[in-house]
Amino acid sequence: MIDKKSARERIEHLKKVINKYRYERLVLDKEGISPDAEDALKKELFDLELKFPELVTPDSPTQRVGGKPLKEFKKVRHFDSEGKEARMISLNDAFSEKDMEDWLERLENYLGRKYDKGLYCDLKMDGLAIQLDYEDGLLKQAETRGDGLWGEDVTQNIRTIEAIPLKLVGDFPKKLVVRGETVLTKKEFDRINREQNKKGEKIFANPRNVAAGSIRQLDPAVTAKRRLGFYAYGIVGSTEGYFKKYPTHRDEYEALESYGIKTNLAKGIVAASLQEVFKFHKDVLAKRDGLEFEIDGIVVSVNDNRVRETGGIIGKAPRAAIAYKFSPREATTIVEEIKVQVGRTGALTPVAVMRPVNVGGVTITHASLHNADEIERLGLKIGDTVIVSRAGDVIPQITKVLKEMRGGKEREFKMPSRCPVDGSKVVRDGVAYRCSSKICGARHRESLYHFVSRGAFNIEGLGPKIIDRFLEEGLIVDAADIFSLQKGDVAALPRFGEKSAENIVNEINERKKITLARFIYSLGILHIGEETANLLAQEISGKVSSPKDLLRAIRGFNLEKLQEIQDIGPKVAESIFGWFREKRNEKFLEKLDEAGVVILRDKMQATSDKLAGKTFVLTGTLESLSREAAKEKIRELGGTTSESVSKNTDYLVAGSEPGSKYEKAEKLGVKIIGEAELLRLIKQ
DNA sequence: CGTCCTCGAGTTCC
DNA sequence: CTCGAGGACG
Repeated sequence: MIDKKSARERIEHLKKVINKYRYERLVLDKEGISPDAEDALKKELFDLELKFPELVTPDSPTQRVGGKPLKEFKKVRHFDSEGKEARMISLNDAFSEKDMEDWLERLENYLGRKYDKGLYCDLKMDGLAIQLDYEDGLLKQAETRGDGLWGEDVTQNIRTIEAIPLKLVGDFPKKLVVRGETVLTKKEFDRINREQNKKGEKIFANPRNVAAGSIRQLDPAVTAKRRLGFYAYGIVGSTEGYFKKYPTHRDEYEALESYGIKTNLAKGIVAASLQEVFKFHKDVLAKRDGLEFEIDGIVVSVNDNRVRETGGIIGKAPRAAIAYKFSPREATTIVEEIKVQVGRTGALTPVAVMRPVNVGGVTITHASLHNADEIERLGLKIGDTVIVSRAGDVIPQITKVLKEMRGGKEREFKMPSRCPVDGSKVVRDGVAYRCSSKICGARHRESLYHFVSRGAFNIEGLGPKIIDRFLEEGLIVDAADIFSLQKGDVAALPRFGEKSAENIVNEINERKKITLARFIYSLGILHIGEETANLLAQEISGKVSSPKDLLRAIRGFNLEKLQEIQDIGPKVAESIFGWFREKRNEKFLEKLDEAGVVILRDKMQATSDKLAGKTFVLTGTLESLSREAAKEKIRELGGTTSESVSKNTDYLVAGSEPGSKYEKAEKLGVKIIGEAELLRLIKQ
């Protein structure tokens, strides 16, 4: 629990930084940090103010909407359908089901009763809010939100948008004030950016920026060239007549459609409960990428317009509506500590431990900082506020340090000069720092994990957790001991049953036979990954049927001979040469021999030259066969597979949900084929 | 010696 | 997935 004094300090910082970014974005049309990151800061501020209401000041960003209107446009005030002044306000944000429950509870407390007349749910489009004033069915004026009170008169620009009717149809009222969002479709956004690129001009960051920029163009001709869309989300009014005509929010949508103004009526729902709202939120998230325009959440408001009016305004947002946003693609949090991990190769990797934060639907607490150089590049100190995102929507990464958020208590991080696991000296090797001890406990343990991993011995059911326990209990000391494990020894451990012990021992025995390539890979020799292990195996296959044979075979190569092998240069040769000359490793191979490890003859030769000379790269998920199986098939037919796309690639095989390789292949003009076509190629 | 291709290694969360 | 660096090649 945060005390009031630190809360006050934090609030001051947050306000200063948020205001700076808002000014840059709204007045200078420039993007300092992403909207998601800004939202995260605002959310933290909002929560702190909720906890300490006495710390709320009138200048807090939570207490205002929009920014100052630009000088160039005429400033206009916002009025409703009845000519009454009606501020254009924004919505508060919710990011979780808990936030939504809190919101409804606050509303009901205010109303003094339960609310059960339905919650209208609409998509929350990511564009620019606009008010349209119609008189006698004709578009008279259009305004941006501005600061909520005073907006900008952008009528000339709005008139160029085809999606907005200049003349209403049907049974429209004499005066009608409509609010909605101008948006840019993703397709149109791509088209504009392609054009910008061709002209050598700057690329826009997102559709919302382009939509906003287009509306606030002084030259309407520019706006006209950008085909903007418009979706209305409300009619503004507050008199008895208004409530009679439109008792519910949904009625407004239906009326708007009948007047010829587009809404997302067909995509919205009236939810009877929060549960239904949550379901809608999930459904929309699943469909998000398929929509033609960007959305960043859903808008939930009470369907009963009288209640909506009664709810009034809290701060500068309506009490009876809220934006339930999707979990952001990036967020801000605080680095509380930097841990140092020691890997299989002895490399020391700094890892940031952060205050938990939700990014893309999962809670992030750790992010690798890779190496000391990366920390320096970021300028990161312990205690800093940072922006985290997920590379490829998966791997957490710190993208930016918000140095303006520093309070003076941040600490510099220094790479330890002694290994945190065994205290050996740390030496620098390129950008990496390594523990100098080859028998460092961490290295040993990581080597064991590697030994049983999928590309190596592939012993299922024997993961890091179990290995740790075997090590702790003294059941094993090195990898070779794994093959001598007895069912009884395992079953004797606490929390291990007869059955699970049997399964593990059986699995281990089944894996005693292994291909040469896998065996070489499993040894964890520096610089020898799957590919190099394959090449090395091809070179000596046929002569090797046991670990000891391998030792003999490799000892037959000197440094020069090793380098004659394809893709092996001085560094890799040195690594192999050195490994097989170490007494410890020699003993280890002998021990594996005695434990009954047998090396199979690789049946690696191609059975056909159907695909000879062709290089394949695979991406995404295949339906009928695993990626590993597909690769094997390709190799059998004489083709080659690789992990990265280049102009030497002949085919990119794209399954569902392909990664970044897809775009790269497109850019390089590499032929992209689907699974069906691959199957046709490998059949026959 | 410089430039391009690749491979290896490290990493997170469910 | 991304970065760094090893290796091939001109």
